[in-house]
Amino acid sequence: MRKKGSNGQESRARLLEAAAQEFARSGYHETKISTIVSRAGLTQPSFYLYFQSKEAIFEELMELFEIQFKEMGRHSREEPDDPDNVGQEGNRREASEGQMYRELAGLFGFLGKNQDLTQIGFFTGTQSAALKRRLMSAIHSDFAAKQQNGHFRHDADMEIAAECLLGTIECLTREQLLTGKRPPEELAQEVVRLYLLGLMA
Amino acid sequence: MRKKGSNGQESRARLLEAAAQEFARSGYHETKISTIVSRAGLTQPSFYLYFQSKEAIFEELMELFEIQFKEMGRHSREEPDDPDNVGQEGNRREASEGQMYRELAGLFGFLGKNQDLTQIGFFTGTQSAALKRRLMSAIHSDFAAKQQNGHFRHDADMEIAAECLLGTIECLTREQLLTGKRPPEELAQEVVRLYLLGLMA
Amino acid sequence: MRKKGSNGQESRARLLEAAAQEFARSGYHETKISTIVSRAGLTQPSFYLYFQSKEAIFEELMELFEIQFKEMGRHSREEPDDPDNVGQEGNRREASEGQMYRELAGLFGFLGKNQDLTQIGFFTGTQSAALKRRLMSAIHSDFAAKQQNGHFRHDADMEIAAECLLGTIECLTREQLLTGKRPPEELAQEVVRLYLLGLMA
Amino acid sequence: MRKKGSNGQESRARLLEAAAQEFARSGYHETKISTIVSRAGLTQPSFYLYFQSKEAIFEELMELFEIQFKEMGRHSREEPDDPDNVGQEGNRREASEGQMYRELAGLFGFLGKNQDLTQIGFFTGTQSAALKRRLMSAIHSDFAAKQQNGHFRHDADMEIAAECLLGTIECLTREQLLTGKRPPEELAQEVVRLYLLGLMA
DNA sequence: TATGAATGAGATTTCATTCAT
DNA sequence: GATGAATGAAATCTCATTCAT
Repeated sequence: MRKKGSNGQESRARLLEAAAQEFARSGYHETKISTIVSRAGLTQPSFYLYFQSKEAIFEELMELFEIQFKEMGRHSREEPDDPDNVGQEGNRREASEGQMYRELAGLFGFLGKNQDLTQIGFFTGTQSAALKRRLMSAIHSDFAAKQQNGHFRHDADMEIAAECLLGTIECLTREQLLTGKRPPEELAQEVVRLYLLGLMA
Repeated sequence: MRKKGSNGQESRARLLEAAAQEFARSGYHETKISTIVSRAGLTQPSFYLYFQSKEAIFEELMELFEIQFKEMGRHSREEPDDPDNVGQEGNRREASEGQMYRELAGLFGFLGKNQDLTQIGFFTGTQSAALKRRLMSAIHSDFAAKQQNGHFRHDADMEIAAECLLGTIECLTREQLLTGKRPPEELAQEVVRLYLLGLMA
Repeated sequence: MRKKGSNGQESRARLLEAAAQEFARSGYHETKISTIVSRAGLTQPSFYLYFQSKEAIFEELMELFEIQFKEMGRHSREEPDDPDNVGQEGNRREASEGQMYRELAGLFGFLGKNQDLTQIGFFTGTQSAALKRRLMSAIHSDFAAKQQNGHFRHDADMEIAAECLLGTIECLTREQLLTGKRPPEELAQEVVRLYLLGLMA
Repeated sequence: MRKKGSNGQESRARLLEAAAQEFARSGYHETKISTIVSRAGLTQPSFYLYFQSKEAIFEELMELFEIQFKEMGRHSREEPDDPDNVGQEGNRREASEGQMYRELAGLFGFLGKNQDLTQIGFFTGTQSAALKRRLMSAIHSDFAAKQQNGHFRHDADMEIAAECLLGTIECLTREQLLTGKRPPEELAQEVVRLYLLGLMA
């Protein structure tokens, strides 16, 4: 007789969930299979019914993060810019500000939603470096375009600027977002104004 | 005639050096004592002549970084500001810029000098969080003062700004400085202008 | 079909048994986990399924001995004295003799039954000193009472006498009982007559 | 230039002394060469100038004890019995008592003198069993002779009695003598009366 | 005589992983 | 689908002992 709810897919999901929590909290090496399975209410051999190894489940979590991350990126790019703000002279700054705000708010919103995956995929995982490099590239391209358009200063190095923004995102995510100190929107707002206007009065 | 390197202090130094490299490259858990000692041209028991445990040598390296870091901070604070630039109206921005540049250039210079220790003490070690929090606090205080003086915008959140700058420093250190892509001075220069003036044309 | 002995409780028992033998034969330090597990037909990691450490299994054996020892003490105290021998003048000596004989025979019987545990708990273990001190105290109290009643000489020091008897018990256990040279009853009989009557003709 | 008093014989003696203390306090396995040499104010290699191994120094200490022990035995046997007490009827008991008292007092006196060696040679060492067996044999012979002479009861087993006395000696030495609770003479006196007269009033 | 430096050998313990049911 | 039991492989650490000076 099958225990209610003890079907394979659920067990697998519970393992993933438990693993995400543990990896996020303690990192890869400090996390033991024994802890994961006991959190999931299973035993060690059961783990190997669903995952080939400790590494495998970790990688699956990283991929999960990456897939969702890419999806988020696509959504954010598909979102049409507000057409009212296009073309008007005085709104050039506001347009930039608005687009950047939406993208950052979207990113922070995403990162803040699944904290464990973010911790793993953005900070712990081995692929996080590659992912961040891609993110940096995207920012860089965006910034370079804006520099070409004359929106951004010509005497600033857009690669450095993109790297700066990436670091800023990382740090705010870690210290303010994942700790719940500030909501995504506030962070986005502050970052946008800081990066566009600077701090000088 | 003494065999070359058969000197206790030298062996200890070689172990520290090797450990720094390994810890920096592979992190705490992936680093094995066996690797450290073989890099240092010794056998495992010799390790325990000089350090009580793997943890102990790691902590010693973290402390080493912290001590040097504090020292660097003290030096940078003792350096007198250029007196010519004080008090003149039009130079307010240049004064701020100059001070911030010197501090950042000093910091980047320090971090870039001993790369292994920086990797350990700034990115890997358990105390790195505390150290960064202290650094963030210092930046925050500095920014808040400048906001009070009217140098900085009143509608910006100085805590967030400080956090942003810290993240920027982290990321540039990791991606540009430790990889040798850019020199400390260039990074400092770009960061200062970005944070003071923003990106808008 | 379950492989013979592939039952957790049995494995645990085999480990305890093997450990008792080894500790008894060779003492704590000379006993290696590797010997215990190989005697039990297991490998080293299996040991740690059942016991936290070498110290832990040793302590468990000591406790086992102590528990059984206390139980034996309780039984022996609850056993009613032979009512026929009570109250009659000429039987005072016989009464004392009988009681002492039963207690000693019970003690020797117990110690002779599980030789390994006795070796560990009575001779090897760290708690053996405390246990013996308690035993000595009990003997001392008993002797003191008999001295008060006028059964025992007033010019003898009951503390010393108790200590003497304890030493006697120890030595006979080690040399005669655990080696199988003499049965518990004979030892008890001889000791009783020696301690009550002395050796003089 | 030779440090004053740092000649070989003295160093050797200091090592023996330190080793005796450590072995007596902590037993063979818990005692480390490093502790011995540091107590003796030397370094580890120096140890091997004087002794071949840890085992060797331990054996030397055991032998030292044995030699002194044998010497003590010889002295005690050579001591002439008090001639006044020979041959008189009523003094048979007193003669036995006196001889036994002198021997026990001598033994306790010896054992109480060098506590560390006693601990090692009488309780810890591997040869202690043999030594005690010899001691037991001697007592046994003595008792058997007395039984032949009609001094001791014929219905007592002299082997057991000897074993009992040995245990008594051991225990009193450990608990009363080495702890300083009672002087040798008192112990001897009590033991003699106990073993000759028994406890019965 | 003495030692600073180094090591061989081996012990305990941990953990991811598998076997048999 | 699940598990009780077991293990291979490896890591950290200890200690008696030796080498070279």
